[in-house]
Amino acid sequence: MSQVAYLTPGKREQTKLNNRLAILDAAREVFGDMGFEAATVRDIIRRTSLSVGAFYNYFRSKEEVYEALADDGARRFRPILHAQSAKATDFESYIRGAVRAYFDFLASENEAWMRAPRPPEAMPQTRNTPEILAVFEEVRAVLGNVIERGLAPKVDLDFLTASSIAVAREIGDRMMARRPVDVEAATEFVVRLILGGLPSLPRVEP
Amino acid sequence: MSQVAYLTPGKREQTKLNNRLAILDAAREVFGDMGFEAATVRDIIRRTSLSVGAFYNYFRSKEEVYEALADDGARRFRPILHAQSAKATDFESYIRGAVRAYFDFLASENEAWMRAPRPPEAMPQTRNTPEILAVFEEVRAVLGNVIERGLAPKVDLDFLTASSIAVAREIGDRMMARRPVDVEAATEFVVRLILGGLPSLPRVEP
Amino acid sequence: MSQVAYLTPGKREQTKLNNRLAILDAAREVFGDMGFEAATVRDIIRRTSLSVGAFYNYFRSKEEVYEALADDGARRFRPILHAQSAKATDFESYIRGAVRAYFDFLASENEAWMRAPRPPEAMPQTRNTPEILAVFEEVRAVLGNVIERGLAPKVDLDFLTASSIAVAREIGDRMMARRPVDVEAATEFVVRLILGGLPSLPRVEP
Amino acid sequence: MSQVAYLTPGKREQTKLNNRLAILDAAREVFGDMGFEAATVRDIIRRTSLSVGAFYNYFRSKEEVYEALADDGARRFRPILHAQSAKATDFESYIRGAVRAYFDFLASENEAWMRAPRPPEAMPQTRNTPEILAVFEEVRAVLGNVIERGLAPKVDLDFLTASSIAVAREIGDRMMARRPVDVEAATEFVVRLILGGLPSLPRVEP
DNA sequence: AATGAATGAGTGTTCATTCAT
DNA sequence: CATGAATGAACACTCATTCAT
Repeated sequence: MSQVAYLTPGKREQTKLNNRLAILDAAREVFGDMGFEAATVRDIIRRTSLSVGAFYNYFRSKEEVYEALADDGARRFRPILHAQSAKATDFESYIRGAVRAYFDFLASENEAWMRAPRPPEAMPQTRNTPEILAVFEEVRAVLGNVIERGLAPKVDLDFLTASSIAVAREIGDRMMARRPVDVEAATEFVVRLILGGLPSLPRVEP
Repeated sequence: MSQVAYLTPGKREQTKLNNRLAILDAAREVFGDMGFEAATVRDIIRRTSLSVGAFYNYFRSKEEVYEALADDGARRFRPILHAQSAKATDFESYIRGAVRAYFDFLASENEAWMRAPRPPEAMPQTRNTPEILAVFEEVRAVLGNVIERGLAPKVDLDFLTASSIAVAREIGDRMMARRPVDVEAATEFVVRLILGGLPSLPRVEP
Repeated sequence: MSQVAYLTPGKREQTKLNNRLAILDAAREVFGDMGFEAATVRDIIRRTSLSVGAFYNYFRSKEEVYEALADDGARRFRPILHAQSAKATDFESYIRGAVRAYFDFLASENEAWMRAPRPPEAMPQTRNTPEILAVFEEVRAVLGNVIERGLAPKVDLDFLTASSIAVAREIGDRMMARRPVDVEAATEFVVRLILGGLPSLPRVEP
Repeated sequence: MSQVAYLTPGKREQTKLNNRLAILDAAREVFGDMGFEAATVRDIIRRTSLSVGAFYNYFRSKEEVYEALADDGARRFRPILHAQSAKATDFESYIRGAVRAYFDFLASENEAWMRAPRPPEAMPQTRNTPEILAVFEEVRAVLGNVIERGLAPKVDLDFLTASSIAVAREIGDRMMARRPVDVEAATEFVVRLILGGLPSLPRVEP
């Protein structure tokens, strides 16, 4: 038998889990506030009750937290997205479901780091996070499938996918910045823009 | 009179101007290649015949070149944009003109730094550069004007502006990444998406 | 009587001893492989079934294991050396016995850590380990004794001792690096060099 | 023409040279006192009037100073050694010349770092510095040549070279540690040991 | 005793910025 | 004005050691 250990099984494991989450949460905020490059490991652990050393007990590098964050986001969002494509009977309902799912996701999580406004400085960076890339592929696949089945015209698939995501991201960001957060309205705007363009957009009172 | 003498800038003035432009050009490239954070002042002046010290004669900090770049971009693009709104007779021609102007601008300048892919890492950064903000305001004003004049339905102006710009930026980036660079096709895609949504998008052969 | 009971060490005692030895063995290897400075405590305990914490139950610091290792080596080698001086009837037989004993010792233990090649870097370090010092004193005493008894000329004792040890160490290292390890030949070389210099060295075929 | 610069040609260059040498001197001492691994860049520059940053203006890494030191030592010693082999008429005069040259070299330079006693800690490290290796090859070549010409018996060349260098190093270290430093006596000891072994060693009074 | 997560000073190195020349 | 060496705070990361369990 191996040595008897102080195995109080729950406590230790729980702390580890909590610490890991604390680091991820802090990193989310910090990356969101100042961008990945500008953020330092110390910035992250400063928002934590841990030490620099502890950081490296949980992640091998700054890069790794970033990937964990991305994986995490992608991992949780992709199935939601996928479920939509199963449920959807026509193209419109798929788009609406997907956009809606994304906005709900945004609203529920405070996925601050996905939007990341950085007041003092600013640099245009295409945001090809692993997460975004994965979602892109997912959306692309579904749209491609829809087109193949004749439910939508044969258009430039990459352009369509990219545009749809860009609009959804942009409107998502702005939705989150408004008070109150109106998922319904934002969803409607995006869906109508994609499906019918300007003429079909919801009217608002002046 | 002495006025004339000063209209022809002295050699000194000219050199200063050239150096400033050399730094800006180098910075544009470098920021484009590796992103603002990763780029070092030395990276910039290395592409120049100047010295580190000289850099600080022209700009007080790395930040300042970035801002100058942004201002510069905006300053050159806004009049182009503005000219469109004067020329345009209806909404479609305005949109087409504007998008077209932006894509020409992209293609002519190798405005790499506005797209800035950074190989090893990647981080979502919304790009609220002064330039983008200025362009946003410009576009917003024109669209507002168009709506006011009854040429377009009364829709959510911020959302519309943001969406239009997002799509234009996204498709612009992808247009630049394709070979050959097809301004025509990209413009058509964006205009049709905004004006008529998916059904009106140009068909492509499978 | 109770004496007997304590002569057979308890299980507890045995485990402690084993752990201590396990650490020493691992440390020997690790110090041998990468040098003292480069070796980390974790490198040592990794080659053990123990934990970092346990390490500090047995040794107060990394330094302390090093000293224990040195003491240990010296403690085991000195009696062997001493036995030679008793057995020896003349100077040559003493020298031959001592050198032979050292080379056997080298070959039997894989006393890698006493030779310690460090792959990437390299730095001259004289090796005044406690062990070496102790052996030095032992050899010095015997040589002094031999000279006093008129069996060898009155020469500079420190120089002679130092030279003899240096040659033995150097040839020992090289003997261990050759395949097959030839204790006989190495011993003969050292003994003849010390006793008769170059002219008396064993010939080899071209 | 290029821009006029503040070229006061001597001053600047001189300072650079001095700083480089200051770093090398400091590094020699520090590596000597505590070994390469244990020595930190900060330890080195502390013995200097420079800053951490300046260190990296002169050397790309800690490794690089080490190599510069080794190269430097080897570069200066090898020609001296080589000159001996030309001057020498027989084997004894070569050996004596070479050993003598090494001891003069030791005495003239305070080549502290080549001897490197480290009081607090200690770790046997074979000292295969580039310098030592180069010298080894040099000595080996000459000895080989001597043997080929029949001036010395056909013995194990590697063993002979290694032994000779080991003895010279060891006695050199001890010579330097004694007061007064007696190059004559040390040389004589080494030469006689190598050429005739113990019986031919110089006698000393009890 | 044993465990292994936590600690934080310390490491080599970079880089924006300053300043003597 | 130009130059480029000097500066030193800051960075990502390591590791000997401690300590709650």
